[in-house]
Amino acid sequence: MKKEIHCPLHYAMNLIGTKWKPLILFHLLDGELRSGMLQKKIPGISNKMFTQTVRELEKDGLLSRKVYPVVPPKVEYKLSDRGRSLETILRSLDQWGLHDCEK
Amino acid sequence: MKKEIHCPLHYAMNLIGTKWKPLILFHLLDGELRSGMLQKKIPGISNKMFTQTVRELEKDGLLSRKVYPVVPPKVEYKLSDRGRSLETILRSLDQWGLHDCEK
DNA sequence: CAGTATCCTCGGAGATACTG
DNA sequence: CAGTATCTCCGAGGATACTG
Repeated sequence: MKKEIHCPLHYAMNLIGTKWKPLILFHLLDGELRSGMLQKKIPGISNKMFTQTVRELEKDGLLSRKVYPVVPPKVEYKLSDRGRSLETILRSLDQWGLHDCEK
Repeated sequence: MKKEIHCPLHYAMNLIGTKWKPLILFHLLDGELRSGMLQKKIPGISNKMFTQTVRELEKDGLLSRKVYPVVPPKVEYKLSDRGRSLETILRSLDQWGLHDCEK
C-alpha cells in the first residue's frame, strides 16, 4: 500500500476487505483447523492465494499459525484475540449476505 | 466475476468489499450528498473510480442517484433501504478500525 | 502434507483530456 | 459541474511443477 490514508474504515478494509480474508477468518470462528481442512472449506481458492492470504492475516495478527515438527508436516491455524474481535462483524456480514441472497 | 460461488459472505464482500465502496456508503449514512461533496469526502479517489464505484453501487441497489435537469448539472446520491441496512455493519467496521488504529 | 517457485494473464486503477 | 473516453501500467491472482 502506498498511500496511508488515515481513515478507520479504510484501515479496516485493508485488513479484511479482500476476496478471501473474511472467508478464512469466518471458517476459523468455530475453532482451529489444519491447513488442508481450512483450505478445503474455501472452494475456488488457489494454493498460492491460500498460503499468501493466511500469511498476511498472520502478519496482521488476526490469526496464529502453529507448526508441529512432525512428518508429514502438520500446521494448524487459529484466530487470535484480535481476529476473534471481528466475530460479530463477520457474522453480521454473513447474515446480511444470506438475507440478501434469497431474493 | 466468473465464478458464482454460493457463499453469503463471499456474496456480501462482492458488494461492499472493495477499496472505495464502504467509504462511499459510510459517508452517505448522514444523508444525501451532491456528487462533488461526496467525492471530496473520499481523499485519494480518482474521478474515474468515483463514478465507476458509485455506478456499481447503484446497479446493486445500495444507493440511488438523483439527477436534476438543470445547468450546471446537479446530481445527488442517497442510500437506498438496502444500503441503509448496512449501517450497523459499516459503523462496526469503522469502530473496529478506530479502536485498532490507536495502537 | 504444507509450502515455494515460476510464469503468465487479465483487469483494477491512475492520469489526462474532452463534452454537454 | 458531472461525467466519458483513452491510454497505460502494474500487480493480484491462477496454473503448474517442484521440495522438505
